[in-house]
Order: sequence, then structure tokens, then C-alpha cells
Amino acid sequence: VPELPEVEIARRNLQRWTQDRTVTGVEALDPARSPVAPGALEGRRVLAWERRGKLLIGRLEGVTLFSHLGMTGKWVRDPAGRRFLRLRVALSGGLEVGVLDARRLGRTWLVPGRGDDDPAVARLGPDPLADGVHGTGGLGGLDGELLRARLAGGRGAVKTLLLDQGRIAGLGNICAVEACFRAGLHPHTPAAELGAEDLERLARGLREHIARTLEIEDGDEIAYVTQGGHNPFLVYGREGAPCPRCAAAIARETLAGRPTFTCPRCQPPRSP
DNA sequence: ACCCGTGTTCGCTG
DNA sequence: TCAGCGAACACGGG
Repeated sequence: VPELPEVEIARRNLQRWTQDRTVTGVEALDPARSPVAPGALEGRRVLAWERRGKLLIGRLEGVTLFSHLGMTGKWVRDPAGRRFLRLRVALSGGLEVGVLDARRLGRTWLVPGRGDDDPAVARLGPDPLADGVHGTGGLGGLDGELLRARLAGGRGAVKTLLLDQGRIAGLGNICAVEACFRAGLHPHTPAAELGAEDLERLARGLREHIARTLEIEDGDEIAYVTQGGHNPFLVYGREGAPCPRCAAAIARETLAGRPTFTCPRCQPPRSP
């Protein structure tokens, strides 16, 4: 489920559902990974939901609720009776929201105050959609200059650096794979070899992928895009299928330990 | 039964 | 010092 676009949709949903409501009940069904003490949350009003990379940040009176969805987590409304329910939160007005998480790699936890020194947020780089308050800005700031600044000094492959949450927060495997295809860059290209034009194309590729995914996945509940036969991506998950641009067969390899898809003609490995 | 994996972290290695 | 693995976490789905 969760890369930057999906987490941004979750943020918008939580904001719409819970803002200005007061927490009336909490049940932590997976306290080992999501230790949310009911007494610390009940009675507090929800002020706003922010996002930094893949981390959801709930601002309540006096406390901050952090939520990372891991690989399979999602926030839903009316979670009663749902499979894989790990946390449920009741709010004034009869609304209830909850976290479903089949694999239990996600975490939700509560800290006093703003929690700016919590390691989960302190070691994240800037959010590419941020403009002032994290998670509320548009895509305008995601340009070649940002990539130049944040990839500077990195000696690894461009894909590896894009996935480094300390450089830029929020980009996941699919984002990196799709943006490299859109930019005509092989993901294995050393970031240090990228010129200004490459970085502009890469930034545009990221913007286009994120904008498109935000449209496709918008709704009250994120779908697992690789399930159900619908694959909205250009090359991700399409090994052997024809490239949408040139019809050459899409190749698959492993890079940064993750499945990586490329068009061998549109993204030729760069010779040193 | 077996393998994979839209994420993060930790430990080992060259 | 650090980039680059592999494993671990955890468990459903193909």
C-alpha cells in the first residue's frame, strides 16, 4: 500500500474524518507494535494531520500520534469487524477509525508534545511535497535543484539514493522504478554522473508518477494495486511485457535488494 | 509447499 | 568510514 502518494491520501482522509473531533475511546489490539495507551489519548481533540515522507503525524491537543503503515497498513473508517484490525479509535459524533495491517510491519505510537526529536521523524529528509507545513504542499518544489541538493555527495546508484529516506522522505520502490523509466534513466546509473538535464527529467518523472498515483488511488480506502489484475504502472510488475514507449520487452533485475523493472532500450545503462 | 514482497532496521563484510 | 548485502520482522496471497 504505502508510498508517498498513498500515505498522502491517508493523511487527507484522516484530516477530513477526524479534524476537530475528540477522542472518546481507544483499543490497541497489537500493543507490542502499536502501544497507544487509551488514557493518554482519550479526551483530546484532533487538531490536524500532517505527513513527512511515509510517516503520518496526528496533531492532538498536547500530544502527537505517529503512524507508519509499513508494508500492508491502512487507515479506514468504520473498522469494526474488519480482518487484521490492529488499532481502533472512537471519536465524538459516533465516528470510528482504525488501522488494518495484515503483516504487522507498521507501527502507531503516541508521544508528548510535538515529538520532533523522535528518531522516526528526526532522521527523515525533507518531504518532496512539503511547502511550509509538511504534507500540505504541492509538487512544485520537487525539481531538479532539489534532487541535485539532496543527492549531492552520494556515491551509489540513483535508485538507491532515491530510496534513502534521510535524503528525500517518502519515495518507495515503485516511485523510484517508475520515475527512472519516465526519465529514461537506468536505475543503476551512479547519481554522481547525473547532469542538470537528467535531474530535471527525473524530477518531472517523480512529479508525474506521484500526481498520477494520487488520482488513481484517491478514495476512502487504498487498494493493493498489484491485486485484482489491475496494474496502473508503466513498467513496475511488467517483466516481459512491451514497453509502453518503444515496445521492447521490459526487463527485471534486483537493485537495492528490491525488484526493479526497466526498458532496455529507453533506459540504456550508461557507459563510463 | 514454496516463494515473494509498495518498508525499516541491524549487523556483517570488503 | 561506508556502501552494499542479507537477514530479520511477520504473514497473507499467488
